Amino acid sequence: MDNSRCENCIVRQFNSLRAMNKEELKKVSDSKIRKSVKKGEPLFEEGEKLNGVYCVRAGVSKLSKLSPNGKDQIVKLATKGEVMGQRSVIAEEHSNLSAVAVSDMDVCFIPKESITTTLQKNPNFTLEVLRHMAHELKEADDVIVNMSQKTVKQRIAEAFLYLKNNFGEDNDGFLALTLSREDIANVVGTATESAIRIISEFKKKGLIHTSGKKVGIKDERKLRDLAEGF
Amino acid sequence: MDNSRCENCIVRQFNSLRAMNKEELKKVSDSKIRKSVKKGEPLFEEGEKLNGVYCVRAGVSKLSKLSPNGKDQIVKLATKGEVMGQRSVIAEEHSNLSAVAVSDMDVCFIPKESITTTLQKNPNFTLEVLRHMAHELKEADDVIVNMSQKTVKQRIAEAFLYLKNNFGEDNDGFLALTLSREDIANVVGTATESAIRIISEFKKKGLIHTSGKKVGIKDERKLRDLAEGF
DNA sequence: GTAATACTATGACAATTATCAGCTTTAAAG
DNA sequence: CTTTAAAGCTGATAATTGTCATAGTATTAC
Repeated sequence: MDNSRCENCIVRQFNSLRAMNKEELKKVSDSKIRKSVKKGEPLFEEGEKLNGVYCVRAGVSKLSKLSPNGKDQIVKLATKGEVMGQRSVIAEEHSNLSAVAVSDMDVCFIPKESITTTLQKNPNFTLEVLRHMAHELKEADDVIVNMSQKTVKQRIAEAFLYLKNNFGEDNDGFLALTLSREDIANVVGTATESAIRIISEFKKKGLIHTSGKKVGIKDERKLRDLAEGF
Repeated sequence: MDNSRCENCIVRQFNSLRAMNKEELKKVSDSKIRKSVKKGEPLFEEGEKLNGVYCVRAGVSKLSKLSPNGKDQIVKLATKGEVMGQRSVIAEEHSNLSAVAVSDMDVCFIPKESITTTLQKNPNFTLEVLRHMAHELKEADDVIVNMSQKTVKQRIAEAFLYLKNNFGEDNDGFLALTLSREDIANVVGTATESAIRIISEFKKKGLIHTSGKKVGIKDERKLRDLAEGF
């Protein structure tokens, strides 16, 4: 199976590229550049002008924004099938987020021309992208509500559930995506020490188990109740 | 001037409807329903299935979402020229937000068919809506960062600056849009009492002046410094 | 005009969260 | 292998924010 051709790439099933026609996909495939990105390496930086988008084939990237107080807020985690940088390319603005790999990644860089010309010529594609962005906007609204109305404890509980639902567990029952305590803190918007303290507390209460950086969910029900405020 | 026809409506200049062609606009205009909404009245509720969008001709609406703890988080304020409910109609989902007028409003209800058929037939329109949504998504990201990284004091300072920039001031130097203290608290995601206390503090420090519910900005520079964290 | 009701305001206190310091463990570099 | 740096952890303390109680002040409805 030749999965270096977009036409055959399974990842495409998950994103808006599936609405492209054969010809358009061929163009994308011919112009794309495959890249490996090691854990910790940046894909692009906040304020950078993006000349294309990144289609994630494997691995996970954090999308974050530096706040005036010097802390990094993680706004989103992008994984297999997701396209990063779409927003900036569409709005013709510089990126408002930085992307850094949180695990080894395999991505395809797609020059923006392939995207913008298809946007102008293929209404199905445009509509598909639009639907996707509408969905992302809803998710962003939910994050706003969570961030402003829930306690740090609730947000951390929720973050673990999110990680389980979106990235699954490994064979030993640990969350498949391992984030540093600092990254967890940056996801929920708190100080690293506070995050660590709450993680210890969860462990004591038997909600989770840990091994090094790895975290596993032990009592999903209780964790969920906690996240919802009971 | 006949401004009961969308073709002649100035408001259209500000939103994606400007990308519609004559014929499409005619259809919209023929099917739209003009409504007056009194301050405090709802336009639609969270979870409701929307059969169309609302184009704001005058007045302001808050778009909010109930959090599990029973508090209402205001996610956005929509004003003249903005189209509400677009997201839900496009994603074919129930509304994730409630809309309530915070001042007397004059709106046009546009049945979703006019929107969805145009989305399928006019790529320019779709692209225009897409660009707009991309911009909204960026703004949502900024809100997430502010909510999670800034203190309540900073967020309130920022809210006043936002209100000045987006809705202006009246002849007496007060913010043109007057929100209740509770609404202000719900915008920044804090308890009403905390908001009141901080507003009193700002007044004492000479950053703002108040008269009843009305608030005026006295020292914009200091307010801005505070919001940025100095 | 007055009673009822909602909104604004403030104090006292409790809970949550951040900050700073120091220490231990783990991972990386030479 | 060992030295160095980074990440994880914990305690003490301060700052921020929420909650409850209470009272004054507007607004609204009758």
